[in-house]
Amino acid sequence: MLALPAISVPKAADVLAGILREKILEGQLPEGADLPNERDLGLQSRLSRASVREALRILEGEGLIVTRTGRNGGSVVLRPSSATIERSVGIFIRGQKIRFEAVLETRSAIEPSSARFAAKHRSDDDLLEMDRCHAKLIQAAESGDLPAYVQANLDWHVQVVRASHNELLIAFISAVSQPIYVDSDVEGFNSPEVRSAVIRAHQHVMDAIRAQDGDAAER
Amino acid sequence: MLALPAISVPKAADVLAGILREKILEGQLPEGADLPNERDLGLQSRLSRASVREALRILEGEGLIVTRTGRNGGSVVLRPSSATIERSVGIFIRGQKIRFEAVLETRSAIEPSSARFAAKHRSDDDLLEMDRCHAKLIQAAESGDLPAYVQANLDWHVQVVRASHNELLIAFISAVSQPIYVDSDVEGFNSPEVRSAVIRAHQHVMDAIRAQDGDAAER
DNA sequence: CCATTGAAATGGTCTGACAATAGAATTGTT
DNA sequence: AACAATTCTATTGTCAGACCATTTCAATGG
Repeated sequence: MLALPAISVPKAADVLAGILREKILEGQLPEGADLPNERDLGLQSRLSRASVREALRILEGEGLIVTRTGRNGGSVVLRPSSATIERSVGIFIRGQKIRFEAVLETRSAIEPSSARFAAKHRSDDDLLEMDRCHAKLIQAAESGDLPAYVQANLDWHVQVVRASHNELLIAFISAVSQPIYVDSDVEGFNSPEVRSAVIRAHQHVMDAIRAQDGDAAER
Repeated sequence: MLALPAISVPKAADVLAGILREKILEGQLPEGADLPNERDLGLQSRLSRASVREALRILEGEGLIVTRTGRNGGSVVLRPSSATIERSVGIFIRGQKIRFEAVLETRSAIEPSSARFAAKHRSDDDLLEMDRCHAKLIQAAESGDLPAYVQANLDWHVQVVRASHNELLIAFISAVSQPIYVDSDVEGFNSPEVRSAVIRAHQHVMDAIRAQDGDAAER
């Protein structure tokens, strides 16, 4: 009896998707490049159009291409954005039934270090953007527009992390911020005391980042 | 001239995928539930099998189902795991050409707070697991097996975060750890001095977590 | 020069068939 | 009755070809 390792038979579409994915991530197919149309891809790969379409759909799901219909349509290579991460994190949170407090906890775990990096790497433009978000926040707080307040608050947090110029951190914060927004109407974010405390805290963080004082920003 | 809002025409497969996704995340289709076979789904939704298959492929890409072939095959509902997040983060890192140092920086941003939570929520089993990883690390360091050393190191880090019992944090750490492993042969992780320093640092962290001293663990 | 209209290129969908796979059922043998 | 080998069957995987829908381009006519 000959001993054999388990043989896996990958699906044609997966193989093709893998090849194309590699070409994209390798840089051989740069952002904006047009892929051949589905029929040509079928001819080149000797696969049916159905399999080609499945492969393209996989890549689309991974955020590596977009596909438009019509003449001069087709698939163009895309730079994978944080949107893909946000989607998978959102599904993960809902599917695992992660508690809302756990999401908040996660954000609060990432944020202090992010503020430190922001203090280190911030540009002047970043300061302006943060000021803008903060102004919006104050305005929403005064006019009592709760959804706008929550949104402005989230934007401010994202903006702080954006100043760290660490794309991965930005993606993570964006990913956890999205679910926070949808759920946070039930939370007690709307008492005047909390709001003014939030605004003062923001002020302190921004001062620290402006002064490039990492230790203070982290606190 | 009548003013009209832009009308988007969603694709059939996307609609079906959305419906099924909602049923899954809602809990109406619990983990392990069998979906109808592709032909039945086609009959119920009045779509062709091709469209049904595309929808299933989308859900598979999102880690919400797996599909097996053969008799008694078909699609079963899956609980979305951190694997999906890991995949999207991996693609993001490669696609955005995130520098290796930025990935390390991200991990180091998440880790301190994670250690704090670990100190708060750890169970005794968690301590055992961490000890196990640490023992492996020491053994690999002594025998000079570099790949095993790096792997054990990563496992230890993941294990620390696992003790925090925050699934989202665990997913994030796992997601950034994977790329670190692939790239870290080029790094200078192999000098004896570094190794013994790492081992001592691990020891301190574990002591703090054991004593449930959050402040110390964070440092 | 511009608006209208038609042609062409491309993805989207459908239908029907067959191949491949894996479990179930049957049959044969001891 | 137990077990092994074989055949059957339910299901996904793949293919081929057709037609529909959408978008852009080109021709046409004022």
